[in-house]
Amino acid sequence: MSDRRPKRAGAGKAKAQLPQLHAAILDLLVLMNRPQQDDILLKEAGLSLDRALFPLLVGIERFGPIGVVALAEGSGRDHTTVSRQVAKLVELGLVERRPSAADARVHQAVVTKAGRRMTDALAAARQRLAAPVLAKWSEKDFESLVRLLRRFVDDIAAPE
Amino acid sequence: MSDRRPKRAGAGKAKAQLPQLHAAILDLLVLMNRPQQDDILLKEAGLSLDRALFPLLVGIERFGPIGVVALAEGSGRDHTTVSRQVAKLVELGLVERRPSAADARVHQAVVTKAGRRMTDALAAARQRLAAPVLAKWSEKDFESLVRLLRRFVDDIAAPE
DNA sequence: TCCCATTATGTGTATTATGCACATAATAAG
DNA sequence: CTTATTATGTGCATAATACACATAATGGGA
Repeated sequence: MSDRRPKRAGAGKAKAQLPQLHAAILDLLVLMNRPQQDDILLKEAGLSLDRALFPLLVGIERFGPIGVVALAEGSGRDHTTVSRQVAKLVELGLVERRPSAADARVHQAVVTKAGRRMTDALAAARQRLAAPVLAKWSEKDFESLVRLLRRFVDDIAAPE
Repeated sequence: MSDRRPKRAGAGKAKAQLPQLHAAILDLLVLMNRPQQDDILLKEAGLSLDRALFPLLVGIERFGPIGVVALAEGSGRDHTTVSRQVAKLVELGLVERRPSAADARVHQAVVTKAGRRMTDALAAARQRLAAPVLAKWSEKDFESLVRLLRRFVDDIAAPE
């Protein structure tokens, strides 16, 4: 990939850096979208999983218990597609469905123990792979990044 | 979407916040993947474009001039698929191909004037939509977010 | 210089994934 | 007690995808 970043705006108004933020987010999306990335992570974790199912399992671990409609909204695909993909994860024993106590319409998806083992292994692998990079970061800067990105995402998701 | 965030680790070691960072990134991916988001942005910009072609156009604007193989690597799809999608953008007059001066094998994709007008309109729309959120941010915090995220992405992309 | 492995691109084709139409069940609103 | 809305899932037609393959260009090494 080349690197045609937007020109830096005048330093006077920081809010003019929105294009720079957008560019950084696009770069991040590229990194996350790379199938290699998933492969490297899976290999490091010593696991094997269909590339299409991978993000879904991670998503269920992150957001579950969650219904397929909500899951579909977050993944940008039709709920019928997600429904079938979740069924595959259930077949693999990585995810299970359970009725919601609050609303009998929703069949919540949750990771099973086997699924949890897999996501835990992935988190550990991620930690190992990120370690060399994080070593160059001060704890202060890293803490700031986590805090600010969390705040930004929350603000965008629910502007008040 | 529910909100089952990883428990906060002990405050002693900030690097232990990697799972929190990963969770925030996942949330960001959800926001970016939402078709609604694209629709809202397109509507605000007064434009219309196939949902599948939208991220590709933005990607070409961000990373172009770029070949289809490199573009495919960044989007997580096969290069043949991307080749056909780029052809559609060319048909629409939003993108054009040009031979690379350095390497005659690559047919670089670049946005045309019409494509640039569209991405400019999208950037302006993004600015307008983000304004209410950014208003709550101090310039200092926002500048820190942009700087730290940029650095993080660069570090992950090219660990040294 | 001349192979030859590698890389970038694109087309044909089979398969898969996707989403629409539709149906069912539960909930909420009136 | 209707009636609209929401969550879920299946059948089916279509579009998207990737694999196999071909072509052209590059670069390295003999």
